[in-house]
Amino acid sequence: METSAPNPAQSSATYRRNTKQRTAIVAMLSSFDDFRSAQQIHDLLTERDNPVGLTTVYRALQALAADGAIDVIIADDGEARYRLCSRGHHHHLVCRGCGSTVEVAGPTVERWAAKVAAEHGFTEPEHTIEISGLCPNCQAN
Amino acid sequence: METSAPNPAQSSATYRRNTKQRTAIVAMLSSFDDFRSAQQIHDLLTERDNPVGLTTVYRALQALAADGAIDVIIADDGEARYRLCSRGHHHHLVCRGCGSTVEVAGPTVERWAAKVAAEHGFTEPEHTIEISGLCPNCQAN
DNA sequence: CTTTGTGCAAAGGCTTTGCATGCTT
DNA sequence: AAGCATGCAAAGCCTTTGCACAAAG
Repeated sequence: METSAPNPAQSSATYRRNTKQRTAIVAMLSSFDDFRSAQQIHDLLTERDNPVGLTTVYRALQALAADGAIDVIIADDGEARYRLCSRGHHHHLVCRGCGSTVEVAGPTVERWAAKVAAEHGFTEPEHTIEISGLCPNCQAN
Repeated sequence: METSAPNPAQSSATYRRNTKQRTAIVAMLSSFDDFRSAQQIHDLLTERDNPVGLTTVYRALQALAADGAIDVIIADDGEARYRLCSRGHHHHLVCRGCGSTVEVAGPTVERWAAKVAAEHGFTEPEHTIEISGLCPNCQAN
């Protein structure tokens, strides 16, 4: 699975109107600290009596991503997952057994990635890193 | 975009029959050194008078991936791309302008990834790294 | 001869788009 | 009042599946 490099050019967050749907979606995202699919968000909103059209969920997530407010990852099955941007730049250590994630910061790789890009004459480098393994809990099984 | 870590458990490559379609697909893959989509492979085979059903292409790629013979990456648009496993483990530096890729080896990150996993008690670590930027050529434009 | 592979057509799943209506500003 | 936002339905893509036929061993 892939993590979009936390948007470096989170540009000029275009203007958006405040609607209760958008608010509900952001609130929903705030209640998680890990990634959820558009469908999951839509289903949860519906369950909690705050139904929002699936289309609207997709459009809101698209807008939030464009503004650099959320991180998007594309899972191995091609489905997108979203999560509010965390405060800093970091990567994920994902358990292949249970899917739990750990956020890791990595000054080492940041530098390495920048260096590699520079060595090949590439500018405006971004990077994507995902580490997976079996967490202590899943090793027991 | 995401690079599946070169299949570690490339298990017991199950038996497969030799058919001209499968041969053609592998030959096609051999002629590239970068990633192609199933559609691209299918189209090229058709153009080169060696038509193979799209379904067959998908099934063959699926089988090859299961055998650990090819690497699969899921692009940002959710489309899968395939490439014959390269000899060694490496990562990609991709140009966001023209899509050209450069293979880079990175002992530094390899160690870093292993260390991070170990620090959190994760075993059987695998990792995925993708670096993008603008290549010298595209900076001119 | 038996089993696996092939290919067409159709279905599936995620995401986007068209368009009329509703709400924000 | 003007314009973006919403939501339903429908369309688009990529990918998988059902099924009958062909090919491999």
